[in-house]
Order: sequence, then structure tokens, then C-alpha cells
Amino acid sequence: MTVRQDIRSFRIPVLCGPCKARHHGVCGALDPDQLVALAKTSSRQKREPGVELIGNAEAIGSYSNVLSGVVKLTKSLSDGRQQIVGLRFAPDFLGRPFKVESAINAEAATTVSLCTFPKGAIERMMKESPELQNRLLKQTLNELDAAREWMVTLGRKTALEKVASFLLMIARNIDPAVDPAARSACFDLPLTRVDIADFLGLSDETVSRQFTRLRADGLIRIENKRYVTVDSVSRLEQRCGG
Amino acid sequence: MTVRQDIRSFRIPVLCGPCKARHHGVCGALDPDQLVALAKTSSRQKREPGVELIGNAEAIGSYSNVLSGVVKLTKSLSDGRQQIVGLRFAPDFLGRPFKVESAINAEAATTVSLCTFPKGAIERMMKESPELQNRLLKQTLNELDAAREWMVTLGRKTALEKVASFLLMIARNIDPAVDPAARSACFDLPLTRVDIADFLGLSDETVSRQFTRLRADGLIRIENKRYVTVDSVSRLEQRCGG
DNA sequence: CGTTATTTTGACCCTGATCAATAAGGGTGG
DNA sequence: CCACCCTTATTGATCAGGGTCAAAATAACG
Repeated sequence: MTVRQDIRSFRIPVLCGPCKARHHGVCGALDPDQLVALAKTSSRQKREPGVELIGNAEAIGSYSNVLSGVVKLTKSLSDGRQQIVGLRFAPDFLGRPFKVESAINAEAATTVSLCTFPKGAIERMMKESPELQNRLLKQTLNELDAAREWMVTLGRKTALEKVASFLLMIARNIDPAVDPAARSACFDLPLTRVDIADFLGLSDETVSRQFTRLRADGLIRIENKRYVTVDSVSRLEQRCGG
Repeated sequence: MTVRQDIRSFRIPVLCGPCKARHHGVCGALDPDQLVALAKTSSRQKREPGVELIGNAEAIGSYSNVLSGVVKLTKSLSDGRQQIVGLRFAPDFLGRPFKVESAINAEAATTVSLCTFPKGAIERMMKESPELQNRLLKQTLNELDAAREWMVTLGRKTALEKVASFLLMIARNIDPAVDPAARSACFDLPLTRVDIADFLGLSDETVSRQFTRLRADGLIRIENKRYVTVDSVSRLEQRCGG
């Protein structure tokens, strides 16, 4: 490690040092000075499952980075029907720039830790730093790709294909190394059956039945309701409806 | 009109003068010099319904603005099931920055005219102009909002609610003045029944049946298969499932 | 160890898919 | 201008995937 790197490291806020968001999230777009300025106004928060982070039609007062855990973004119809329209994992950015109020709900799906900034601080920095805007644009484009992928799942896949696709998506997000023909994967489901149903546009009973079916076919094993093992990722992929 | 405005106008490429994209699209972010530079490399194109504009997994060689008509963005499963994941109206931008190849298909839904630029020209300009990136970010965020709205429709609405929501969305895009409690609206459907089905995750027969039902209930009138009149927009809204 | 929340399983029904036939446009050429 | 053809849309009959309601089982928790 050179002296120069030491000097640079000293200028980075202590909390940001090991932070995922600084490496792969939006903070990676900031130089040390900006990082210091932002860190002064930021605060760490921990939230338990089920806690609402952003309410529908609520004024947006702050933005956050997800540091750990999973946040679900939901929309509901007036009669209570609900749809999960996105999931945020670390180190995703949470918030909707350029809008005064939110059109969606954000809720902690698991225990979540967040790094929260006041709205104004981010917006000021966005004006100054094209690099930050660039990061946000890239993340937003990726979100859009993901949303479109799910539109296909919601509109055209069968219940079994939906559940298989969901498992694969979670596996890949929990452990990004799953992709390259990984033989097996195991993980804790961050969502309840009801949540999964709201994500896939199904009833929770149907989700449960498809789990049972995948288990009966030897594609997955389930321990303690939440812990899932996929023995052959490629066999699961075949059930996703290509 | 002042002299100064005359001078400015002279510097704007003739074709761009009356162009929607210059006022409300991404070109609005460019100053006259940039506009001239871009116009030199751009070309106008007209495409007939059904023509593929961007193929799946095809290298992206260019970006476009939609000047008139409607473009549908689709994704398909390997067995042929198809889902429309977005519609682009004038003056929307068409293309996926930062990706080498497209994950979706783009196809003319109606007769479409486009203003097309080489990939490199836009990307160079994006680096120079934070304002252009800002426009793209805003459009992308709006697309994402729209995609999420449709995820609710796809996942949680009934066939009737889906069709009603679709009609309302089209009405609002064709004539943005429809929103504020407009009493009635009429327009040509830019999509066939099959397209609408692919958009809503239904079969075309079901789409047809819901049209019939809305007509029987006196909510819409249909002439020549394509021309729709909505007598009471608010009554239609009530069928959208809030 | 009882209590409660979550998940699984079962029985039945309904919405929307599928298959098939008919009707309505729309365009073309005589 | 009309007859014909071909595409697109409507309507009908039947069926199945997934929803709903209800009960049992399992897990989590004090």
C-alpha cells in the first residue's frame, strides 16, 4: 500500500470505509470531499421487518442506501390487493429523485440497515456531480430492465414458472456467483409466502403448492420454511419458461 | 420576435425547428451547436406497422427519437409467448444506453417516423452534456414509474380492469388533456387486439369479450374496430380497480 | 407447554384460456 | 363499383389453472 493511498483513505469518513455503497453503489461516484460532506448529514438506521420506510403519497424527505437486508417496494389498489413492484438489496439506492411525493410504498422485508441522507444534500450533489447522475441513470436503467423482465413473468408465465423464476432471482441476488453454471445454491428466503405471492401476482396458497411441487420433483429442499437449497441450478432454470 | 431570437433560430437545424423532441424530448437538453452537430449525423426514417426496429440480442448501432406513431417494446419466451413491456410515443427516446446488445425487441405498432442517430454521437454528447444525462434520467424514471404501474395491472387486476386501464392509458397518451375530469375522449387504437392481449397478459379472445362488455355497458363505442369513443372518462376510471 | 403466526393441504368454484366457427372489414382487381 | 379474398375481430362451447374458503400441520415464541 503506498503513502498516497494512505492519505486518500484518511480523507474518507470512517463509516464509509467498508461500505458496499461506496464501492458498487451511488457513493462510488463521489470524490473524498463530497463523501465527507455527505457523511456529515447522513445517519445509520436499523429497521425491523414490516416497518414502513416510505409511505404512499407521502412527501419524500430523504434518500437512503440499503446497507443490508431487503426492502420491498409495493403498490396497492384501493380494495387492498397488493403488488410488489421491486426489491432492493444492498447496495441499492432508495428513493425517487425529481418527485415531491412517492407513488409507492417501501417496507422492510427483513431486518434492514440503511444509510439515510436529507433530500436536499443529494439533490445539491447531483447538480454538481455528473458522475453521480451517471450512476443513478445506470442503476435506474438496470431497474427498468429488471421490471420488464418481471412484466414477462407476471403476464405470461404459469404459477410454477413464476415461483421457479423467483427462486432463481433471489439466488442470484444473494450470491451473484450463482450464474456461471453453479451446481447448487442455498439461501434464506427474504420474503414470506404472502410476500412472494404479492410479488408474483398469485395467491399464497398457490405459491405454497408450487413449492411443494418443486420439492416433490427433487428440485429444491426446504428447511424451517425459510431456508432453501437448490441442488441443480440449471434444472431449476429449465422450469422458468426460457 | 426580437433579432436575438432570429439569430438563435437560424442556428437551429431546419428539420429540428418544429420537432417535438426538441421541445419535450431529449433534444431539449442540447444547445444550438450541439443540435447542429447531432443533426448532421441524424436521418429521418419511416417504418410501416410490423417492421422490427431493434432485434433481441442484436447489437445496438443507433438510437432514435420517435417523431410520430407508436413503437411497441416486446420480450418473448422461447416457446413463443410474448409480452409487450412498453410503448413509446412521440417524443420518446428509443434505445438502451450503456449496453452493447438489446434485451428486448422494438417493433412499429403503427406507421412510425423516427429520427435516428449513430450510437457514438449520442454517447459522446452524453459525456459532454450533463443536461442530456439529466433528461435521460428523468425519462427513464418516468418509464420505471409506468412499468411499475403496469406490474400492478398485470399481477392484480381482472381482465375487465386491465382493458379499462389500457383504454385510459391510451386516451391519456394520445390526448394529454384528458386527465382533468374530461367528459369524453375519442381516438384510434394504435394496437390490434392481439397486441393489446400481449400487453395485458390476456388472450385476444378475452380482450375482445371485455370490449364487448364495456360497449354493452355503454362505457365505450367502437367504430371500424379501431376507433374508440369514451363518453364518460370518469365512469371508465371506476372500472380500473382504483 | 400452551398460544399465535405462518405454511401446507384439501375441496370446490370461477375466471379466463383454448379450440372452433362465424362475422366484419379492408384491399385488390376485374 | 362490386365481387372476392384475406386478415382481424367477435362469439360460442368447453376446459383447466389458479383463486377462494376452510381446516390441519408446523414453526416460532413467550
